[in-house]
Amino acid sequence: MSDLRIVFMGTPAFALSTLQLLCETGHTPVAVYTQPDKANRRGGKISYSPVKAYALEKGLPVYQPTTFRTEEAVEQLRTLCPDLIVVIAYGQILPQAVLDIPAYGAVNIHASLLPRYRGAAPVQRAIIDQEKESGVTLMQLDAGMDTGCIISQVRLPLTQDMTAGSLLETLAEAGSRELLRLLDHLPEALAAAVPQDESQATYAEKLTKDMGRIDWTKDALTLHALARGMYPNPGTYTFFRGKRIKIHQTVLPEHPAASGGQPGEILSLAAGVLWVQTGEGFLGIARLQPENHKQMSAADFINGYQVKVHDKMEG
RNA sequence: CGCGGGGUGGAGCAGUUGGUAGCUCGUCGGGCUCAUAACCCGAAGGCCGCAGGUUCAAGUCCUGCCCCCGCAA
Repeated sequence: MSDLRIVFMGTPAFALSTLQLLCETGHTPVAVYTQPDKANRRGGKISYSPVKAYALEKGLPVYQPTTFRTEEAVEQLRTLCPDLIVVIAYGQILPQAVLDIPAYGAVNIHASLLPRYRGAAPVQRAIIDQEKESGVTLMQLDAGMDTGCIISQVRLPLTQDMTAGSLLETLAEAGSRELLRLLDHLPEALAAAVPQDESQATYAEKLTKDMGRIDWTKDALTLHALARGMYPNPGTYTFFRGKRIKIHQTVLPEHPAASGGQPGEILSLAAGVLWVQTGEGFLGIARLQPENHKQMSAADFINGYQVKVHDKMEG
């Protein structure tokens, strides 16, 4: 058991796996901070963040300040007497006043090899950019955006079947393990942290929905990378018979085939995959989701919608 | 009460102005082939989300409820 007083701050699923690991290894946080509950979803109920749902289930105290720019929020945190704050995809910048509270400061798990891909969408951008390598960085938080000293990193080669979702999961686990190691060597590991090389810094801006619209005149590799990097959120889409189609899974042909159609034209339905002509090469759509419908395999889509070769996807 | 679409044999879809349900695939049986997610023949399988109403008659119209989903936040 650890006698460290840890305060956990995080919101999405990426943060959840670390929180779970902390709880399972005897490092249960004394409090959990997460973003305020989101607005109503589809006219219905409010949904809690994955982190909040889990914290409630475990009976952990949950705090959801809108901002730490008020003395009230800061004071509230101070009364928790944290030794260390663990921040993972919390969704809020912590002011210096907050970082100064715990003796050991605040540490953060960032899903990139800092100083590259600082910011909101590091994993997604790395895949979209067709990077050969990514990884996760454990670092000290300072007042800047992902600019703190690096405690440790785990590198991971990227392959052409990884999606933002799957990579995020992998990196969350790797990051969690790094965090546990840190907790075992707390004072020394923090002291050994090294500053980032500012000259190598790049930023990964947040993705926007409109980036997900497929431009079939681009080449297949680029589109495949886009589809994987945008999956599952915010997703990529195209249009078929005037209806919006969300693309869930794309594949590349095993053997480069001869092309010969217009960009967006479906040239083969082999193996139950929609093989679409792009600006260069074929891109296979294996799973998709017509608007208002559930996601389905391309084979089901072909059957139900009676798709024929030479039908077209309209970017 | 943010806007909107949908619930039909195992899967995905059709179903016209209301008259007892079709398509593609799958499944089972048989045939053909060196062979095939190929082809041919045949078969099984649906109280059309739930409840009520209108009607001589409702998947098809009306009302209520449950569930799913897209967009916008």
